[in-house]
Amino acid sequence: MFFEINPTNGVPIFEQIARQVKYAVANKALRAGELVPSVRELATKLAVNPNTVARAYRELQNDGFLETIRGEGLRVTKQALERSQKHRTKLLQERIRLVVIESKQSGISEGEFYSLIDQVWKSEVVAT
Amino acid sequence: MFFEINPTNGVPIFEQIARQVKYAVANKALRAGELVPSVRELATKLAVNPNTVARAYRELQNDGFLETIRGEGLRVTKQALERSQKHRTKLLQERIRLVVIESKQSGISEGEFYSLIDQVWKSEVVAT
Amino acid sequence: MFFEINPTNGVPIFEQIARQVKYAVANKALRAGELVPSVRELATKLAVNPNTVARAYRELQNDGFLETIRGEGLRVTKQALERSQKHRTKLLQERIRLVVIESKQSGISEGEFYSLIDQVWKSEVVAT
Amino acid sequence: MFFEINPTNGVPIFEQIARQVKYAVANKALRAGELVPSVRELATKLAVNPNTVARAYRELQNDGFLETIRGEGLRVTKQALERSQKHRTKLLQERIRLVVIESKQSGISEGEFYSLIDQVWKSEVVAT
DNA sequence: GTGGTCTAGACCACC
DNA sequence: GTGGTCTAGACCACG
Repeated sequence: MFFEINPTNGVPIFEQIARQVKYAVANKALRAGELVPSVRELATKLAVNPNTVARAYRELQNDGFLETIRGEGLRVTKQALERSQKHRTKLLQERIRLVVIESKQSGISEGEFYSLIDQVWKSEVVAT
Repeated sequence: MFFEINPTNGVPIFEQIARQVKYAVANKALRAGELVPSVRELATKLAVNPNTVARAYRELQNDGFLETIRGEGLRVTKQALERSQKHRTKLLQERIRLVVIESKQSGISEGEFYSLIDQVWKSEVVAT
Repeated sequence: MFFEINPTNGVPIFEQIARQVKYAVANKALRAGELVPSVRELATKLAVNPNTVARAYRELQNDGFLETIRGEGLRVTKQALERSQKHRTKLLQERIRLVVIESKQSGISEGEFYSLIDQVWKSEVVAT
Repeated sequence: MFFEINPTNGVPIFEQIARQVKYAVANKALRAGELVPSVRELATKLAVNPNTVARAYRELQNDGFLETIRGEGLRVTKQALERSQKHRTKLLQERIRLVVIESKQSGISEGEFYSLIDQVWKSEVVAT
């Protein structure tokens, strides 16, 4: 499939998996009705314990992105797309909020802040 | 002193304390030669375990922001101001980097990203 | 035939099938001597794995509701009606018992409980 | 503390724990600001694996009933009482709904239904 | 084959 | 001492 796990960057693995599934839905790489890879399959692909994948999937169920089809697997729900887009904005907004607070507390000026953002946005390349 | 501790926001308390001391130095709210509050005093003021304050101060000593004066307490070093400003930029840069990566992975456009930043920057007010 | 399968509601599909056959007998929609649809036929009609239908029918045979007629298929037994009505009461009683226990544990009052029941009974419409 | 676990009644253990905590909040046996028993403590008391308790507590955090205090434990949130009461009604309503649907599908009459309920409510005694 | 639950035990950061 | 994460492996019901 599509994503990269970094086991040592502070973000829990199950969380990385869950996020990327949400993003995949938001970007229509995953569509309503599709089955996601099985727990075991994804676990071996990512070289991760099946329980870790299961936990990510459980989170996605609680959030209404996936539903279980008994004996078949996990399917992307109809509401997933809509939710994921709201979700995405909310999540990013929250993360941005934390950085902004941190920056304001640190006392840097608006100009410095935006120039930092610019510089980082331009230098970071991310595998999509 | 001047700052706010939030014990339930994921950032370790000792880290919150250390950062805010560094920022205070960067903003010249704390100047070279000044004594910082004693561990006990600050601990009771912040309603926090003294070990936690001690750990923050230890970090600040290791980073060269504070030095112990026998029988007096902890004093802001001469190099603190200079270091704190470099430090601050590096720290913020790193946090921004994480958010940018997250945003790029999520697939939002550059325009959306900047408009989110703008919106948050304008709405957040922080006690300095 | 007459019924609806919901593959994502926690109740096993084979169980849903078996129950509804029993209820059909209890309500005389199915009478002694009638043939039920073949496993394959019902499976395709319900868009379900044939094994699942077979398992439901097996259960119904074990419970004495169906009997195999060589070369013909499965027939509703003579005792089915009588059994189904006893069965039905016992089944419902058990389900009600669980809800009552749950409600009592939750600490709601008898009045609240009955008003909830009333409200739900009046609002639910079920295709028979 | 307060509750009983039945490891063989179909309801997952972690779910039983989570529910009973919610009910305890709804009934004011647990109040905002109180610490719940530590994961390890409750685990040994219930003769259950710590992970199982941890999972229940995690669910309660996701639902906003508990919050972690680093190094101290888990605390009942301010919003917990309000939420728990809404939650309780919704949960029971949902369970009742399922029974009502089942009953209507089975074809029993309203009179029979209510007499079943009555009979069960009166006979069940539950340790509070 | 699928997911769900539970146990056991290790390691981590934090207070 | 606290909770959080992860691994490993077992067992179950379902299709």
